[in-house]
Amino acid sequence: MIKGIIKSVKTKSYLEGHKNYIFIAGKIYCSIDGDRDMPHFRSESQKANFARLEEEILERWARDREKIFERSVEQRGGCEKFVFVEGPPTANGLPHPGHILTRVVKDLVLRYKTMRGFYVKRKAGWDTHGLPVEIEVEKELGINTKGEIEKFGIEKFNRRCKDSVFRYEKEWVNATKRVGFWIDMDSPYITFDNEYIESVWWSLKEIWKKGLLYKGHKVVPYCPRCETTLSSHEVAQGYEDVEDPSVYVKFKLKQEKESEPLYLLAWTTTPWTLLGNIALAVHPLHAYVKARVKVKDGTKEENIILAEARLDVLDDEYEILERFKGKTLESMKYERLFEYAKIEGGESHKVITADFVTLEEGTGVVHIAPAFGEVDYEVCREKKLGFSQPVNSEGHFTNDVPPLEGIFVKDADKLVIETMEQRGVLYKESRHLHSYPFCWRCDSPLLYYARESWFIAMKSLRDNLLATNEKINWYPAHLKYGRFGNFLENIEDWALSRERFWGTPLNIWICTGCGKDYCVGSIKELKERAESSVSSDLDLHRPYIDEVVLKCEDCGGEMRRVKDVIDCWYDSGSAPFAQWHYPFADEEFKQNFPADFITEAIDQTRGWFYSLLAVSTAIFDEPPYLNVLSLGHILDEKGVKMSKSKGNVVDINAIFENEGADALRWYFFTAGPPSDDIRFSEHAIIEKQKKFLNTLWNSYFFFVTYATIDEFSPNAKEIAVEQRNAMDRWIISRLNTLTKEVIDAIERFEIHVASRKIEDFVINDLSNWYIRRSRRRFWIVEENFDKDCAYLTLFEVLVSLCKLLAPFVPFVTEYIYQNIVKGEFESVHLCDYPSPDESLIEVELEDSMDLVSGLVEAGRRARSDAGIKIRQPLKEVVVVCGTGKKEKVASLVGILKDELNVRDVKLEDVSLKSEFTAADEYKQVKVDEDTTLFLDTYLDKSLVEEGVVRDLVRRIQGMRKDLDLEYTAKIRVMYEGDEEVKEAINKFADYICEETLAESIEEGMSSSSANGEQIYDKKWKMGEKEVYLAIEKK
RNA sequence: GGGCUCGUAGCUUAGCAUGGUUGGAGCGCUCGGCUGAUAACCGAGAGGUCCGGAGUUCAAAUCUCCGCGGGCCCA
Repeated sequence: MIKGIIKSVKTKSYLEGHKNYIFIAGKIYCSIDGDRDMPHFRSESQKANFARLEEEILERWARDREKIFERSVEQRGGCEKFVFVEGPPTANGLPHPGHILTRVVKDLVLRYKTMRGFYVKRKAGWDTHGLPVEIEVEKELGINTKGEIEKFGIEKFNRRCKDSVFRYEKEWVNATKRVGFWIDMDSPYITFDNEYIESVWWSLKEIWKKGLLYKGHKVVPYCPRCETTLSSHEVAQGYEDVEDPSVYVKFKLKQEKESEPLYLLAWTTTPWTLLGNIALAVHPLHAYVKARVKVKDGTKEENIILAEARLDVLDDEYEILERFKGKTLESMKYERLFEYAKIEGGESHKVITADFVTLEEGTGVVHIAPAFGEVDYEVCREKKLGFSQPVNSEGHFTNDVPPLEGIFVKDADKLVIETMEQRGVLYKESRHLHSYPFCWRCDSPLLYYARESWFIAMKSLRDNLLATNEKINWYPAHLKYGRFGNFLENIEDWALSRERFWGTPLNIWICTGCGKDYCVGSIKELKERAESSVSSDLDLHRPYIDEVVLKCEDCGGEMRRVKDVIDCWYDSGSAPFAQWHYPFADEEFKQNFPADFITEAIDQTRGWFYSLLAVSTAIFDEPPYLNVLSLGHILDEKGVKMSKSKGNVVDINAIFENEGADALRWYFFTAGPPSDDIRFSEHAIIEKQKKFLNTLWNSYFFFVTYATIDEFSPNAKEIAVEQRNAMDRWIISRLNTLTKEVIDAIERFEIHVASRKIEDFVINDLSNWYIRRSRRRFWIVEENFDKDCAYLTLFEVLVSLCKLLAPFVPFVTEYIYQNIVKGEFESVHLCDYPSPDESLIEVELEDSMDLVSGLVEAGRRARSDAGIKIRQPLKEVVVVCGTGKKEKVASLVGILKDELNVRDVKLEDVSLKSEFTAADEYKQVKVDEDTTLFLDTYLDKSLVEEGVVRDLVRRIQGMRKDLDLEYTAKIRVMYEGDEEVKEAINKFADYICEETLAESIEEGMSSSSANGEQIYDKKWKMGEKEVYLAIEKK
């Protein structure tokens, strides 16, 4: 290819027959051979196939010699860092649209920062531990209890878990690559790696050394069938509305003097928990009453105490005997309902006061069973009351309660109620509809059940958490002190341990002799303290680690590891340091902490966003990230959350296949604020593609088409912007203004603002105004300065636009860039992000253009009102406006003239008592306060003639298009019409021929062609007239 | 049940922080126009109890309170 050769004499028709071009159906292709006259640009097809184009780009990126992603990162080596941490996904399930959203938002920000000159390392990560993984394997094995797993063998079981966590890795990697997310998946961090685990162990030891790791009891949601605790996330999945018994129970108070029985009335929906009753709670300040109740149809009277506000639970007539505050009841003893509960560690069966007692339901007297309720457990611990656990880990009553021994708790309700009925302590019984959690996999009712567990004392770090949170910017801002801040204010200790198999083993060993515990912080330490030698390639998982016995430093006894593994949220919360194997290797961590940016969906607020902050605060007392963007969820077309169970998940691969990643990305970015939920459907993406990507493509296609025909070479020309015409300077000014706005918006994570502004620019400013208005300049056949200005301007705008858009739609921008820009940079993603050139922003000019487009609208309206179409030329338009405006409009008066198809535009100053007075034929439209437009609607003969001619040209052009003729094909035209038509054609024959590439225009009908060429004829109605036209390809 | 958040035309939404002409767009619909880059575009029209109610104010889509509905998180 020879650059910069512009033929001195060249017409578009010259191209006809030119060896290097073939024309097929309006598309221009260049031949491969004959590089002497190769155009500067590769020609393009009019319709883009984005999905295929993207696949081609993916291949280009991946080529060894290109390695664009790697180079884009490496070329910023030594620059200021922008630190990102990838929230590790779990690859044991397929990626769904929500995951894709977070991936493209991450990608946008990271590409943007890279182009802005930052060094942005992007290490992928995989979250690999946890119950969901175990469940998958259990399903596979057809088992579902812990006993069965142990029988199967922990070693074999965990090996299967390890195999299964990357089951869908391929799909994840494919989707990640396909959507254009540039992240290093060749050396990801993996939470099951020994090095990762070692870092986690180190961090737990730090916490242990600070005395923040302790063993305690916690009441946890527990599935008795699966014999496991469930995470809150799992519990939330399984709430169902069910009908449970609702019983009102009379607890007989112990009184000093033997007198008439006095009862406290309590309410519960879980009668079986009464077997674990330890106390009754009342509110200290609320009013309670002693009522004389006529029970059993008034045949019997009883004294019953309950909250005054809850008196309506009494079905019988009553009389109030006394009224007092709840506090009065404090410490009163009552008789136990059942005699067989074994109670350890403190007092029991007395009345306590507590603020959590409400008067919204029940009786204002709350039954407290520390084994079966979190609040119950806490309050008993606080008040130093005893503990009773009559239920085993399978949910059956133990032999502590012989009549119920072996019965599943939920099945015991009926028996408990019957017993109470017999003893006369049941006031009333009914059914109660409420939501209750069930195990999401086996559907058993969950129990709140006290288990021994290891905790991190987060409560004692509350102030530190609030302080580290203070240093974080939250997007959206309300989360900082809202949902997240409130959560921190009420933070609870972290129940860290899980009685499971596949997870990071809890690194605590306990002496079987003296009971001392010890936390191992590294593999080295493990080896040093082990009784027998530890293989250097020891897998730190169960069951291998369970076999490592340590020697107690105090008593010399055997120390054995607790059997627990840890909550996998702690794994991912450790990512900032564990991904770099800190502190065993420390350089990377030091340079990459804290993170500048993380983003995940809103549900991670109490998930990863918290676990990161918790771990980092506990260990470093520093925030692990400085900016966090919380994203909304993906909903389906109807606004319902997408989930596998509802079957409304859009197949992401179908989108990639049909519309492509750019259309998907652009939809996500423009749909709304990133923190809002997004409604999502293939239909919506098709709309996006039509509207935005096609328009962008068309602008590019227009440029390439004519630049190719013209052999325009951007490198051969240099024209200063100030020498170009107003239209060029305007679009360049708009581009620079846009650049400023886009950067501002992205910096605030207002991705939707940035993308919508670009969309508006492309559709309205570039395509519908600049290119439409400038088309004729590109059609000039000969060498022409103005044409060069137009080419250069459009070229420059397209190049800048590609860079501006590159982080948003990386494929099509790469494709366009690689065709129109050649030379130093091979990829748009290796470029710097555009920065606005203030000297090219002409605010006045942009204002003027706004004004003119307002006048164009007004003028069109005037035409529409007068019933005169735009193709009909008119004599003049008069604009009466203020002085300032007059000058502005004057500078762009040609545009107004052209758009409104008038021969003349007159500007009159509204303040000078102008001589202009509108005659009758003027159509008047008010534009704003001080601007009015008058359109002269009088048609003289010459105007009518011109109108006819333009109508004819339009119709001939339409017929050319119908025939799908090449742009440069010559034709012969025949016509029939009335005198007026004939006269007009005769007068303007040259003009018509020039516009329609006709060699001749002759009167007469053309029934058949002499030389057998293609003939196309049609009768047209032009207003009142009938006109016959025929065209014949030469 | 609690916390946070959202609610504007059939659909997608701007405006709300800092109250102030007649609440703007796009898609879809009707009519008209333009068009050899564009299945694009331009103009006009129909379509709004700005979720409901109360309050503050000369003035509320916007501020306050109470509801209703969706979402998320927690119970």
